Amino acid sequence: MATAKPAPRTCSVARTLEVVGEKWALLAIREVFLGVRRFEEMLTNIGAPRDTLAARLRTLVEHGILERRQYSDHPPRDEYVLSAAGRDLYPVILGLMQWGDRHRPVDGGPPMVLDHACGHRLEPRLDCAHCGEQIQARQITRVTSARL
Amino acid sequence: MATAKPAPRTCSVARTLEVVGEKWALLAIREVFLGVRRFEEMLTNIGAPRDTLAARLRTLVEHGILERRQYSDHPPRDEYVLSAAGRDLYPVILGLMQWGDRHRPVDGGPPMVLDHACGHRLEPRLDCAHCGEQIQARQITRVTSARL
DNA sequence: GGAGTTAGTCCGAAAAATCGACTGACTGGC
DNA sequence: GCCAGTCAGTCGATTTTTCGGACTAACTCC
Repeated sequence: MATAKPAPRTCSVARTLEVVGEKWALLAIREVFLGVRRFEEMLTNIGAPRDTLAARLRTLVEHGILERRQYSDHPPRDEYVLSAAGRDLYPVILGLMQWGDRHRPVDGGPPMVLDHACGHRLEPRLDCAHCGEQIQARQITRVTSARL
Repeated sequence: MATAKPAPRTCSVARTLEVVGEKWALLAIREVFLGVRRFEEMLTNIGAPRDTLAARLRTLVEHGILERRQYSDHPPRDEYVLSAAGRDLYPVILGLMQWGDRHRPVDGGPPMVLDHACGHRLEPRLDCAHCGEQIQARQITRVTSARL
């Protein structure tokens, strides 16, 4: 068969983006990291259409990134909190924030500054868990993949 | 004026996603990190429509993430390489890959294994540049923002 | 009872993505 | 020179998403 349709690469980046790659999804997750849990507040902070945000939150809950929790009984109201899988997206959010701070700066310095428990301003750095060195793309010596 | 339209939060995450948040953009960047520089090869590895990939590469070049470089003269052929700004997206790509490995695993282990210069398998970890501790969301003690 | 809050849904219009076919510049084989 | 093949797209019609605004529903507060 000469007509073997070439399947795309099997890749964890792609599988992650299937879940969080839709428009507004990562901004909704950002909001929850910042402590915003309610629909209406997310809406104004993000600037997405209500419609789209409602759909996005639904799929994020379906995919197990967010969880709905009832915080009010009589007007039945839910809030959104991060699941364990959702919390594991923190490095992605911080990575995006750092890139924006560096390469799309705004007047008056970074629009958002986080403080780490150690007392300093948070400056995230990606290190190798084994040697502790900061990771740079050119230090990757080998890529092992089913199909490269 | 009571009709102050509530502007969305000024945030570096949002500004980054304006550049790399469109569908297929981050997968194209992934390919370039893996050493794939040519249109046709990206196309099969990513699985995007030709049309869309062509448009995406165009916007990534416009935004200064990728650069076109002519690698052939007589059939005039260009290849795509990462700019300095593009290389700074490595932490984001690795973050997405790590999340997928952890939360959307495939049979037979991670589909792609990278080796670090230190000799071990690459396991990226986000550390505080000041104290060296691994960053966790609950260790953020304060968020300073123009509008929280 | 009336205004306000919260979390949506519904609709039509606009924008983006998708699929398949087509173009054009070239190479390499015979 | 001719044919097949490669590479990097473009074009057009269709489908899917997104957008913006209006509307609903349940409830609270005054």
